[in-house]
Amino acid sequence: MDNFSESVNCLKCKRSSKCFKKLIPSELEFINQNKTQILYRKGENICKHGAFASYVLYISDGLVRLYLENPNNKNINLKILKTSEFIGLSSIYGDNIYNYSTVALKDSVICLIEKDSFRKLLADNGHFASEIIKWYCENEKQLFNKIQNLGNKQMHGRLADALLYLCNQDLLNEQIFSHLSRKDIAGFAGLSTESTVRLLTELKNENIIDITGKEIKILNPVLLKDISKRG
Amino acid sequence: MDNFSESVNCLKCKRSSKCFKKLIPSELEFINQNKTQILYRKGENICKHGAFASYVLYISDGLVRLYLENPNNKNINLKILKTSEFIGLSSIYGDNIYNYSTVALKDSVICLIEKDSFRKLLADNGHFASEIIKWYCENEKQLFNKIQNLGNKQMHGRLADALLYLCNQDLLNEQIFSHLSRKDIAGFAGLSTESTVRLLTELKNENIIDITGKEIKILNPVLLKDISKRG
DNA sequence: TCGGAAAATTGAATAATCTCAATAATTTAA
DNA sequence: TTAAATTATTGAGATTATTCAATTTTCCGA
Repeated sequence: MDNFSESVNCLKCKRSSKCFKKLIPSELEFINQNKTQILYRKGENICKHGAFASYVLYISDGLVRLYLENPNNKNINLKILKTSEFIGLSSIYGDNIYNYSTVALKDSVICLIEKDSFRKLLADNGHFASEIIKWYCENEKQLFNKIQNLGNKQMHGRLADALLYLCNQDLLNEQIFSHLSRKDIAGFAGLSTESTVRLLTELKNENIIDITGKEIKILNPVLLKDISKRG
Repeated sequence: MDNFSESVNCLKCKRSSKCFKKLIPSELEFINQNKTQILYRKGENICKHGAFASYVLYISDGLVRLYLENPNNKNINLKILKTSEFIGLSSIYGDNIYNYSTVALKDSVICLIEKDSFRKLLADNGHFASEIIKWYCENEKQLFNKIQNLGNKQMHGRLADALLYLCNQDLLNEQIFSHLSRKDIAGFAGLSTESTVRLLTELKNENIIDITGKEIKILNPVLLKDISKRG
């Protein structure tokens, strides 16, 4: 990872998250004084599960995969993070350790914000804190959904969920599949790579999805959602 | 559920969570004005996944099981909540819907706090909001841990995790197993009831646990943790 | 205390999913 | 551009876990 030469001033940042809009100029300047920008190259780990977490990370510009590591190299992918999203928020309090790993799917500029500074802003500014809590509300919902999938559904439903997630509106402009291997998709579905490949072929043969090289498109979202629902 | 006649004044409440200590008296009085207390009997649902969430719930005195529902009556249990814990915090923002179901394991007194009031306190008092964020940090860690278990481990590891959780320090005084069926334990491990029973017998025969009626005790925590770790 | 209902247990058969191995396709680096 | 390395695909066999059925035990209300 390199230092990123043209570090942007937080007060002028065009990619600031909604929560930063709740800060008054002096608070933004405070963050600006207590952050660093770093460029991570495609494939580099931005944080590792279990590592000491000194900073809250913020994706100034990039695309990141968030996952849980597994001893036998069979990772579980949780989500794709885009520009203007946080990484490792939960290290501000508690164990001071990252709860998951993240890797850059393409070259990504990451802001490292001092944890102490972040904490101070939360305590000083309830509106800022409220926005962070909003984020946690949505986050919790996603995690419960993931638990529901892994715990209750079998292969077909799990893969359907993964595809619906990866093809959703939010990621539409990211050409997400060009950055993902079959193993990555398997990680999102919580399946082995081989099972994933087999099921993808099935779905293709049933004209539920279309596969062109790495690109996957959903042809029949109604049916796919039905598969997801039935598990 | 009944109305609970002796509704406690929040300013005098002996069971207030750490976060309430951050409120000034007028804020506590504000909560007091905007809450109701209800008694839920053992076995009654306190909230249901998908139901409209008008309140943030707080366990004034009780014991609660939090779970995700499954169409084929095979629920996933997430955690046991005790006195002084929140239920449904994440409904304050977002979908206005509970992300999970909860059921009283024994008669429980629950405070229903108006969501709008709660939101107001968060925005007004950053220290209060910070305590809530602290809670979310810990919560997220637990959820990631659950995902790790369901996604990466097989039967033995999953049951070991469930037992370690149910026997942990925090629940030691709750006689937790007297409130749980084999099906409930299976729900914590994410297994079928039959598999759970079989494995419990195995663990007992290997002297790793002791089973006396409903009560389960861990005899060899080192070995059980090892089983958990190896998955 | 008795009788029925619910919960726990056990075994056998079945289903789901993974692993391993072999091959094909694609990408990368020299 | 070519060769090597990585990734994707396919099949067969093995493993893991569930389901179903039968039986035993426990619990609860009359």
